[in-house]
Amino acid sequence: MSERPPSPRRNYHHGDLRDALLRAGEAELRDKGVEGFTLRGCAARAGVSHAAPAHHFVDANALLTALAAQGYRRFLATQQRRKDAAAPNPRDQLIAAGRGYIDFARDNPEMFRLIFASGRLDHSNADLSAAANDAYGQLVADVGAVLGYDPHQSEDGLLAVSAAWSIVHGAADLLISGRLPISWGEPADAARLADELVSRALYQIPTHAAGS
Amino acid sequence: MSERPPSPRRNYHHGDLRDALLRAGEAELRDKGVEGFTLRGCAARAGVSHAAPAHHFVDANALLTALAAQGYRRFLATQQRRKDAAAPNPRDQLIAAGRGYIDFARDNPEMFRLIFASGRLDHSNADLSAAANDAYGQLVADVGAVLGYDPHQSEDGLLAVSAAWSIVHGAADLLISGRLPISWGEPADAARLADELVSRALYQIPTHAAGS
DNA sequence: CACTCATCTAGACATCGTCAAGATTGGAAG
DNA sequence: CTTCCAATCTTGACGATGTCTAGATGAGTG
Repeated sequence: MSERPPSPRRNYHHGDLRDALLRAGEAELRDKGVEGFTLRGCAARAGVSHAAPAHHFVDANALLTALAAQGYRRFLATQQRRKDAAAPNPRDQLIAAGRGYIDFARDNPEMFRLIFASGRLDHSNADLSAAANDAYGQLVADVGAVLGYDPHQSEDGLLAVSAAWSIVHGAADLLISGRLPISWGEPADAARLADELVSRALYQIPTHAAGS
Repeated sequence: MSERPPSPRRNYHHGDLRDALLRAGEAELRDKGVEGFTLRGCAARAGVSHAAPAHHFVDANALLTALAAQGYRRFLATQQRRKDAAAPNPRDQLIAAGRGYIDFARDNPEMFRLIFASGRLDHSNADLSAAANDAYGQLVADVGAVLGYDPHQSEDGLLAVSAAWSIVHGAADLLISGRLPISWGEPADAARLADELVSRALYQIPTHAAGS
């Protein structure tokens, strides 16, 4: 709907190729997966020649890295939307973040795999690492709010952060590969699952007050 | 040490090419990673022409699948070794399995990524799915021993299995990508980490009686 | 001993990422 | 407005990769 049709462009110069390549790359990723992703395919989707992307991304990996940074920000936005819709207490906020984490993995499995399981990303890239640091900062803040202290101040705090992240990330990763013996397709499933998992990570009793 | 040197073979027929390709594939995976893995590279390591593997594996993905099945079995063996060395009570057995899980990820990160995060495996392959089912069966049995009942009989049981698997798997996955803010290089680290994570997944107090 | 056929080689093809050279044109400089 | 530079894009090429085909080899069977 927003993609430039394959019909030949009017202008020799595209005018907005960098953004068009990012959009094309998203579609390519969604359709072909991380392993089937092709730079030439992205160029074709954007309606330009196979060598055009080189003027905007040094590498195929650079395009993937830019896509991952953009995806990471949408990942954060998904979590934030869940937090905005949740009760403002620290506990429900952390659970909402976990729910957004799982939501994003379910709705964007290939992007999730690109971000967390691809060996092709340039992790020294400023854009990508900034998004990653943002996400980690959010996690630490959310866990710290529940604990009542800065998690980085103690071994227990770091363990709580690690446990919370690990259990939600592990569930998301195993769920998108169909390995867990539980349902998660319905919106309420993700909510209850996040509640249960985060609760366990923090040694607390789940609230089970999940809504849509 | 066990690889056939690149010096030309005596015989036109290799005699043991299938196994040699599996060994070569392991080395290729370890050296180049999942993304850098190449069928021609495996053939070269085994000292045969680039088209020779086709007679033993229909695909490059088929070789990767066979490698994953083999790796899965070694993964299970690593866990079993830890369990054999642990106290025979259900709790310590489950923790030992978690420790083996993390050990394997640390010592074989690319194989771990191939098994759990590659889109190139043929999951309908009998060998691979048998190994995967074995691993899952072990997990269910270990968790069931701790709970005192068959996890598949109740929603809580399935949640306990999912939580235990998720937290250990998530930790392993995040650790090999250097994302968790905790140390895990020393053998004792993995032991204590597994104890802490499994305990949280099961709402129990860690024993912290970890030895090497 | 002869022969069969699984095994392996050599060559070719399409596709991929990347590089080099040239065409186009937007936009700054005069 | 005109000139011209430099960014943008195209075309063509190269090496590498997975896979296919045809043919060479030889181990093991009858």
